[in-house]
Amino acid sequence: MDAEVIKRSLQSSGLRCTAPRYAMMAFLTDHKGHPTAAEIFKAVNRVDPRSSRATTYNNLRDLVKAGLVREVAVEGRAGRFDLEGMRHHHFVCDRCGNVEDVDWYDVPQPASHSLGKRVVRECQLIFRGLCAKCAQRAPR
Amino acid sequence: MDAEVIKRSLQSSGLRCTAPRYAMMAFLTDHKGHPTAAEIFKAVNRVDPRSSRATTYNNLRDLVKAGLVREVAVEGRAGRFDLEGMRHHHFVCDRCGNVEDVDWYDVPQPASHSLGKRVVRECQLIFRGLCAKCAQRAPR
DNA sequence: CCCTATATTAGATATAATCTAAATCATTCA
DNA sequence: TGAATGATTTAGATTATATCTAATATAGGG
Repeated sequence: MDAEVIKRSLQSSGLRCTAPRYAMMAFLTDHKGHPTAAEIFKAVNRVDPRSSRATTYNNLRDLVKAGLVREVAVEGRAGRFDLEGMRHHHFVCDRCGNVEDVDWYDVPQPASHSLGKRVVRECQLIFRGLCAKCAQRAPR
Repeated sequence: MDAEVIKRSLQSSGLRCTAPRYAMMAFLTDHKGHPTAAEIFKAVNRVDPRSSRATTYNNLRDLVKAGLVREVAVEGRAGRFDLEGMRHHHFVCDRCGNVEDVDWYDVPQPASHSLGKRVVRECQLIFRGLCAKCAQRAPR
């Protein structure tokens, strides 16, 4: 995702293209991991060392609300984020806590009677277990 | 789940049956919501007002490790827990943040080539959208 | 080039979770 | 039953994470 694309996707969501927002989107584009807010804050600070923590959190909320960024539903201490681009599921390692992507595939919707009047916007699938590296090490 | 069952399920996991642990299990049995650690702490404190926050967190970790309790994968600020008993999926309301249960149904596993050497222990499905109550109120 | 709503800032504050080391208790085994 | 012992609990401090505030700055439209 290059400069123009980032700018346009921000603006088409009604968000101004500011330096911190741009830096966040660029960082998320380049880092396919699932950075925490703190990591994103640090990255934005490398670009502009005067950036504020509050801005990072504000923008994360705005970007999530705009549908450009997604907060990954993991239970760890700190929120983790990724670009809402190519769809994928997530795998969280029981031992090392790493969050990895798993190729996307369709998940069947629940039966309509068990949903009732709820309106589903999205669905996330989270696998848990041992990542490749931890699975090969001797059991604790 | 009555007293004896709780006691035995703790012991068969190698955990002593202590007052705080018992109170936590009993509370989770009675409260099918998805209480936060703070709510569980408060509940345990109603039983024994001298209980410590640290104990609550220690025990939650132990109970999760033992497979008796599950931490729900929601992205909110505070961790949420429920009994690992009847399986179910989760629905999180975009607007009010409530976490609700959705009837269990089998979710297909990912293709083995996209899992690689990872070992899957469990899988959680989280739906997001508007709960019945919020869906019926006028759009924000 | 202005104007103005939107966004950013530093720092204080709130909330959530963990750590420490001493005291206590549940279970085992004689 | 009565120690012995290792697991567990405790209060309170500490760390980590997130949000709030009100003053300042800036993007983008006219």
